[in-house]
Amino acid sequence: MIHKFDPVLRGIRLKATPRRLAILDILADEPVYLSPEEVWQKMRRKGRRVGLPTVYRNLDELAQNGVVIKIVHPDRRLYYYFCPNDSHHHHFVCISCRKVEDLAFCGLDAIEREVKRNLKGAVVSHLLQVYGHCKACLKG
Amino acid sequence: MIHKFDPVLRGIRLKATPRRLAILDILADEPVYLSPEEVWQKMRRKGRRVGLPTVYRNLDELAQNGVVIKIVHPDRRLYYYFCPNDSHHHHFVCISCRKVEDLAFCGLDAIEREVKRNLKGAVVSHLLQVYGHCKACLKG
DNA sequence: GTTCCTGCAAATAATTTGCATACCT
DNA sequence: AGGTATGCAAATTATTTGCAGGAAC
Repeated sequence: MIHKFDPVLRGIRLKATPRRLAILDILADEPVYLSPEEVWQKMRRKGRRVGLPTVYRNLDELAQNGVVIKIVHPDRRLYYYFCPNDSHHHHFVCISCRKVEDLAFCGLDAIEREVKRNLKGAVVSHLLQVYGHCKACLKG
Repeated sequence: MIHKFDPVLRGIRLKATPRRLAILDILADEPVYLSPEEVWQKMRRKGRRVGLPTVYRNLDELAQNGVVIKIVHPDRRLYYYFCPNDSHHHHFVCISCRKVEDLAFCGLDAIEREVKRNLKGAVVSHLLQVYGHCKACLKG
């Protein structure tokens, strides 16, 4: 039984287990970010036997390998989002309806320049997340 | 005994208690953000008797009134910093020695413009963290 | 005096971990 | 086979809350 995410998992040396594929399926079908518990509930509703720790572990691994996006939410809980777009970018997160939209802007160049020139340091990574209310929620 | 933060607290209708003033003093003296526990430890080192819940409560109240800034860090813990002149800035965090340095660059303007024009949404807050190695650690 | 603050101890709740078993490749 | 992955139960830990006594206004 082949699956569209098999090559993705092989690429990051993770086994293509049923749990992992199901987690990816669920995230890929959602236009919004989900908490680990929500992913877990959706799996159970589909009749899959899964443990919550497994969901946590898999989401974390997938995020570390850049397959899914981990969202640092103001409520201090974890959320994950599948982003089909490969190129480097950031996200605008709607804190009302949870929709996630791509942002083209990233000022990494300017940041690296400042760190190098003024602080004499070196940038390794960065995190940029923007929270607000999306078009639809502003109307509501 | 007057204190420079008395008017600030009166302005937000919070009593000028010794704990509150001490918390503000500590945050105002630090160029970086601190966790509630770090604030608590600094207070104890100064010989002040204080409970950790009091620190949590006060930091939260002060943040809700805009007197201090609350940061939701990727490590999912809370941090606070005092912003003396409303100037908006972010931090460069050294992943070797944990030193934190201010960044002048933010790019919030460009972000807000993009969200407004392209997505028709409204920005509420954003998180920008830059990780790397500071000057001293690069030499080591 | 009244209302707000504080400390202490105990509770909360999301996230992790230990470990024996089951599964991918 | 051999290393991963998983479920379950239990642990962890930052953050909150209840409440009785104290302090600011």
